[in-house]
Amino acid sequence: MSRYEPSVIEPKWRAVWDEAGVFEAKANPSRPKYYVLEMFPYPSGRIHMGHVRNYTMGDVVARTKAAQGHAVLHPMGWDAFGMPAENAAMERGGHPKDWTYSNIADMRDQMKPLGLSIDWSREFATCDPEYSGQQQAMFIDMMAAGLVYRKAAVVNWDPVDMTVLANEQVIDGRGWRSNALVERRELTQWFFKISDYSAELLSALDGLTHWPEKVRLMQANWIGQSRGLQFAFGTVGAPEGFDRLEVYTTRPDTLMGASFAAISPDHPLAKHLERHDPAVAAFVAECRQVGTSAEALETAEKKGMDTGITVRHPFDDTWELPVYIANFILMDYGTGAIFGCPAHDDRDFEFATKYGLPINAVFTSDGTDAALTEAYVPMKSERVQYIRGFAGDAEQTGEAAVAAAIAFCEERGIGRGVTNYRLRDWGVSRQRYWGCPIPVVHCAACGVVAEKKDNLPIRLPDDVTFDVPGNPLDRHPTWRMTSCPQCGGDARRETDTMDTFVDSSWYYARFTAPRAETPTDAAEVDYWMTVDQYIGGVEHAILHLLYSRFFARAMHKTGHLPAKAIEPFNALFTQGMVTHEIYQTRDAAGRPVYHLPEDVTTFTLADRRVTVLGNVPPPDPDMVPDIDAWLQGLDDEGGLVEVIPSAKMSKSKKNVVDPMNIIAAFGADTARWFVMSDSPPERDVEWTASGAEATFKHLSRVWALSVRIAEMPESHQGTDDDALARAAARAVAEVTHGIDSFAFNKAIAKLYEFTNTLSRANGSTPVMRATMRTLAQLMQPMTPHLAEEVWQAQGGTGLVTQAAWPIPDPALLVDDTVTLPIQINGKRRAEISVPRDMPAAEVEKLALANEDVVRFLAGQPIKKLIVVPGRIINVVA
RNA sequence: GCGGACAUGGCGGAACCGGUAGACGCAACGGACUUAAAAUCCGUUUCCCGUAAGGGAGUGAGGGUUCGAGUCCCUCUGUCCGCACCA
Repeated sequence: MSRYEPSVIEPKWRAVWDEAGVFEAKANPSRPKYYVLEMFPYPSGRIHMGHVRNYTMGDVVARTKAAQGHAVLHPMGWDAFGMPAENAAMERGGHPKDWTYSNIADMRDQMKPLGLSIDWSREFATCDPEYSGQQQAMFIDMMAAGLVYRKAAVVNWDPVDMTVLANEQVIDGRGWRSNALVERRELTQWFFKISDYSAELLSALDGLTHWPEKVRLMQANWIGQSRGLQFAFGTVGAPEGFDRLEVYTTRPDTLMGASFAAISPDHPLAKHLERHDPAVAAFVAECRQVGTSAEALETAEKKGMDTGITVRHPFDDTWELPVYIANFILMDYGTGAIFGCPAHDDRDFEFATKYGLPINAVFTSDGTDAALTEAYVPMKSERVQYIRGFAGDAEQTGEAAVAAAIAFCEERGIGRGVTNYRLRDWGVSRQRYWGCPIPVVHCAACGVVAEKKDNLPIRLPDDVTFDVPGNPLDRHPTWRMTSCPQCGGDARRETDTMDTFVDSSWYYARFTAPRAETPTDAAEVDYWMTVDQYIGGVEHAILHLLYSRFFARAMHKTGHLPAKAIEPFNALFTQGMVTHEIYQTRDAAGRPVYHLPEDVTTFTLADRRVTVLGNVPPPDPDMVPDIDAWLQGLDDEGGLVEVIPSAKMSKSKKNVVDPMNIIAAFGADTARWFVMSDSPPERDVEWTASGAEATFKHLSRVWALSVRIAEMPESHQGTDDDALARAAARAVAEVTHGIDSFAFNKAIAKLYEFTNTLSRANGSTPVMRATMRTLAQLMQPMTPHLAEEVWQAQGGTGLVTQAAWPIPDPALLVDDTVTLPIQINGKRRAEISVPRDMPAAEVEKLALANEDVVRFLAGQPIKKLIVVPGRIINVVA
């Protein structure tokens, strides 16, 4: 065979790998283990370029670690529960289960041609009863451990999906999936006590040194720790049982500037007043109507209602402050009540201005007390002059003043220092069918009772319909009917299912023993966990990664994970997207019209890149004397296409490239190489047709080079054997370093260089073949099929996939002579070649004798001479 | 508003601890082969002046530290991302 034909060689080698079972993960105590995991896909039915990039990245790591002697676990599964399956059932009929499993089969078929080193024997889907049953068992254990509870709560209700959303799933006041404006409803829900771990999840971030700083920061902000003072006001004129009002503040140093107190419309006191006062009821109802979207919040006016109740200032019994119900106070942060200091808080200032409340500065920048036109909110570390301070120095930072104020109040029994978190408990109830049933039963006699583990898995009923909105489980005639696991009497099943983020919070642990009869197998999790390298999109920086960190801790508490696995992902890498240009024209009304890449032509005209509709040949420059006019004419006719670069692939914009088409045209190795080259993996990479072709051409050149070397006469003696040995050693060192440091683009650049060197070299036949084998080994993680082919052609033993990773001879990595640039006054003027270990004194002599140096110095005296051995010489004149 | 990241040729990007800026790839241009084109191969390609030898400028802008700054420090501008009535 003389041509590079991926469609022939790729299936061949995949069959060989399968036959030999080379990717089966086997625990081996004599080797270090390595667990590589890419975030598992949702089975939408089609793989996209983002998947190709994600899984290729993981595969490069997995293949390299395997070659370096690790026992590697590299599994794949499916995040298979969720709304789209139900939506499909609603839109097209059919059953979510059939839709999901047929999508899984399709996607598996699309993934296999990529030649990923995945242990498919461990595959599972989260909707498999064998998986969800184990999840239910853990839910029961977590209930017993006090990590799960039920409470009535104001929740985010998605009116389109007809379900509850977690706070993390509300983006700008809209459902993360439906994009519908979220409403506030009070429902009884199941919660995980993630807030028990707020401090721990925050402090442990420091130990995640192999996570991107950005992700750790996002999680820290999300957990939202703050230190402040919690204290109680004594009330005057409040109803019985409300003689004290607890408030929380992060700025106790501003207590002397207090001018009012305010409570949330959801505060118990507000609720009490609501029942007895129609005016309050009307106001509170109005507050609840306001949406939670960012726009609504930004434009919403600060509104309050004076309750007529007052509170006594903690430092002065005679100083009374009015108590308002205010629409901007959140019930679920702090105590749901605040004191207002208009001088040093923007919201309080707006509120005080509106209701004519006093504005008294506690501190100013210069110590003079002038009327404020806006709230003065300095940075915490900024030094200010306290004019109504009560603790510590007159001049200090806000930070120090807060600490002093907390200490001052604690000494006098006014309150206590409290650490507060923004993170709230994780509501997991979903009023949906296609999710993991919550294994709980409602019994008239016993109340809410966990199922017996013997009854697991609780399976979803198959006979359900999706013709009306709402939860089909609620409508099912018999599914809910069951008996109480405690008293045996008639009982009703819980019809809520779990948030699908629960499914993805422990799948990594299940992969270590996917067929175990218990959620995890102690020996297997102990051997394989933690995940050494996790790879996925940055969009999961908060939700999935925070839930998983919590869940691992909860699994440890319930005995399903060892202590060493409470941080499930040792290293995290967040990869960028695969983007593509959008080709757009406008219709008569000026609305954008999108075009498929194959429907446009791009050429260069007078140094300009021009894209036009249709399969147009580039115009002859001689025939188009006035290019501007020609382009204008084209534009008027609507033939000129506007190009939007680096856009996220989306069907509606018609800029999606289907990996299957690329594999059919160029092979999987080309797709794999392309997505790993050019851009650093954490950044977006733009898919271009020319880039894909160029990649294919390069791989074809490697193929042709291999054929040429294989056909060299055995006896050929070359002159470049030493140089080749050095080039190979350097390539091994640099490619290895590139892969180990996740700089795949640099590794690939080195492979280009190495290939160019080899193709131009005249080495003896055995050396050429050995060097080509090294190239095959270094390419194997990226282009495994081609690498096998080359390896075989050059007489490699066994499979290159199983060959030990090369180790360079250190002696070959250092050159005997070095080229030193010579700078004169910081400008490069000459260079000299010297033996690597020449003493600095001799290097100086040589440098000063250099004719270019003499010419540039023109007799000037030398003030200073710097020689950095092996690096540079700088002459200061 | 708060928090963070980034800024290098026509483009994607290299440049390790401060030591030859622009590796590698794309695009473009020139040449060889060809009746021609494609493919392939060889070469040029940061910008400016110069036929050339050579010289000058140059990593978003301004300043600083240093023998030497893309890299460190300060100020500014722009772009992107996350959070957002969190008391």
